[in-house]
Amino acid sequence: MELALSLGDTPKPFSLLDHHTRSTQQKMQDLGFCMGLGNPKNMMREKPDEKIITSSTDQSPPPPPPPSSPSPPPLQLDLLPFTPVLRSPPQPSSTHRSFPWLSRNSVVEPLTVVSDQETGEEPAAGKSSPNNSNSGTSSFQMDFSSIFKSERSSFHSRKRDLELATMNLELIDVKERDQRACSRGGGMSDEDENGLTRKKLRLTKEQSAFLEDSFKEHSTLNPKQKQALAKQLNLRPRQVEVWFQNRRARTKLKQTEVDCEYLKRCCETLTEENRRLQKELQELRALKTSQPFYMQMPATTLTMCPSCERVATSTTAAAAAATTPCQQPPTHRQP
DNA sequence: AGAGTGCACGCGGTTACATCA
DNA sequence: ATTGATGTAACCGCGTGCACT
Repeated sequence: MELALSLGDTPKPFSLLDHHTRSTQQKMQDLGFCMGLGNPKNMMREKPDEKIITSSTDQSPPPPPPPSSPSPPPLQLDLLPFTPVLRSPPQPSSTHRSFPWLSRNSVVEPLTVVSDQETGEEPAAGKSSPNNSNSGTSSFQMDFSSIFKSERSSFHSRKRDLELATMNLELIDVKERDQRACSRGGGMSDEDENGLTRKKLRLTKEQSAFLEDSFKEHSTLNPKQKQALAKQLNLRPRQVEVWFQNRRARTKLKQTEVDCEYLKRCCETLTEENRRLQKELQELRALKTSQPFYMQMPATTLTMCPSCERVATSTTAAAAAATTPCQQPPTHRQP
């Protein structure tokens, strides 16, 4: 993005990335500007409440600022829930990082529903009869309770305790929804005999929360992680994979939206700045025409008259000079 | 060592469905 | 009860990296 900004007869393109335009850069800083969009790959942070947090709260080391630019880091979304608060210690570079819920010796009761992965069959996406739905959800509740109650660190524990407190209430709702979904349309989400019908399985809140937790730890999964997660949640690995793909896409989309909004504001401010400078330029040119003597001086020296204390701002310089020119121009001159 | 091939994976875009106001 | 908007699970096609030949 560039905004042409010219002063005098030598139009000089203005670039946000031009660190040599010191005066303009300083103005930008004064205006609170900070340009620079991080690598999308480094912006994979975000979350459900979609709250925007500056990178100062980010756990990842902020990108080193340009040597000549003390500008604050670019605005970034941190949409991960509670990410800045708690994060497991840096994982070894091993390809098999442990899950947070597994690394603490969490004993998760096996799900009551037999996994289809073991048989290589498609799991009952919409196949969940009311009974299945109920039993599955119930087992989830128990599993998460055992995990959250004893294994989570303080912040997560508090969060999960709250979630658990509401789980019982939501559980009823989930059950009802599942029952409705199963009873509606004779199994719309059911897999037909050929498996051609697109299944649309709504993940339970527990499953989503679990996946979110996992996503906080790592936005991508290796095959073993995927398998383990799928087994834990009683989902197909493909479902876990798709969820992570969609989750990454949502993260990126949110970040893009924030970036666009930020750039929009930057553009608006720069446009206003450009307008102001154009006006100042016109005034200076008018001044040069009417008072050629003063224009012998560099424009930057016209900021203030030390004797009369007339501030030569964009709006007053020309007017002041035009109406009541200072009587001691030579003394204003700087080397 | 370099080219060709197959596979796994991630991403962008899209579709289809579920939910809600 | 209906409908449009919204969210999202699932799919498709493509590009890329890697291992293997």
